[in-house]
Amino acid sequence: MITLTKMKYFCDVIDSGSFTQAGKINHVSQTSITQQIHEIEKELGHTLIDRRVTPVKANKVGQIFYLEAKKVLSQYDIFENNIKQYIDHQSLKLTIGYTSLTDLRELEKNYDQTGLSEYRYRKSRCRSGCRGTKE
Amino acid sequence: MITLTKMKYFCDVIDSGSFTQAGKINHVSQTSITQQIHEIEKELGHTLIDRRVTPVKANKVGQIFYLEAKKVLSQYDIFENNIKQYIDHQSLKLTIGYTSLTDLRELEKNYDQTGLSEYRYRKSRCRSGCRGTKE
DNA sequence: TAAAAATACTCCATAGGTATTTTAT
DNA sequence: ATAAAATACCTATGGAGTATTTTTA
Repeated sequence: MITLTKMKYFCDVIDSGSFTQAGKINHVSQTSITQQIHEIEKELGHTLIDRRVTPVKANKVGQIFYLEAKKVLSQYDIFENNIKQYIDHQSLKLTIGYTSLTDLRELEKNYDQTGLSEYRYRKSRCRSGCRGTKE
Repeated sequence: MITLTKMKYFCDVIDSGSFTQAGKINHVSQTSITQQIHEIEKELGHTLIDRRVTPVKANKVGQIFYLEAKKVLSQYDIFENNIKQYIDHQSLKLTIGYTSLTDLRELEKNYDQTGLSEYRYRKSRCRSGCRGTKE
């Protein structure tokens, strides 16, 4: 499978013009970069990089790969940022403004359907042998 | 890492309302789906699914996750389709219209920078011990 | 009580590492 | 000659499986 990691490696090779450099950027060895790029090329049945030139350069197919991969990676960044931001926002709502369990239950009535309140509710309903799987 | 596979599993759980069903859709076991969703929730430090209801349902954070993940997956589909289409197109250009090696060399002059022509050129330059790694 | 989800393991494929060789400037 | 890429080989981790045990409608 062409994973996000492989796409990232490929783009970094093209951006830096070097397998070695792409390794440094991603804190992995040159070997790992080489292997993953070869995996992609094997899977596609087509080369993506012209290794005869320095710095190395994307061939025609590689250029399409690069442009499309960048779009996926950029969409993934948006995904990550939105989730993390939303989770922080949720935590904020639930960690401020209450001082007792009674207050917490009042809050939960207002902010129901959030992950945390839901979990706490579930926990309180637990029969014997409940081992609190999450958090 | 929240991989494309995990995102796909999550979206299928929400779409189908069931871990078991999501397993069937992806030709993996219910166990695998459960594990991967738990991995995501562990990584985010937040639940995504309300398992008390049937069919299971995304909570607030899960809804954001779902919407953003769908966008990433859709961009990935575009990526895959474009690459494959372009590669087919490239192969077509190189497999029709020539009948001899001389003809092929003429073609390569016109269509240089494509992965295939580049590789063949490289191969022909190879000294002793060339072991034709690709194709 | 029947169907779905969770858990406890085991297994294996793949990403990554080290050491080394080959290639190219 | 030196730096980069490729190769050979080894390791570890994460994704997947089977069997089983909770859950919940």
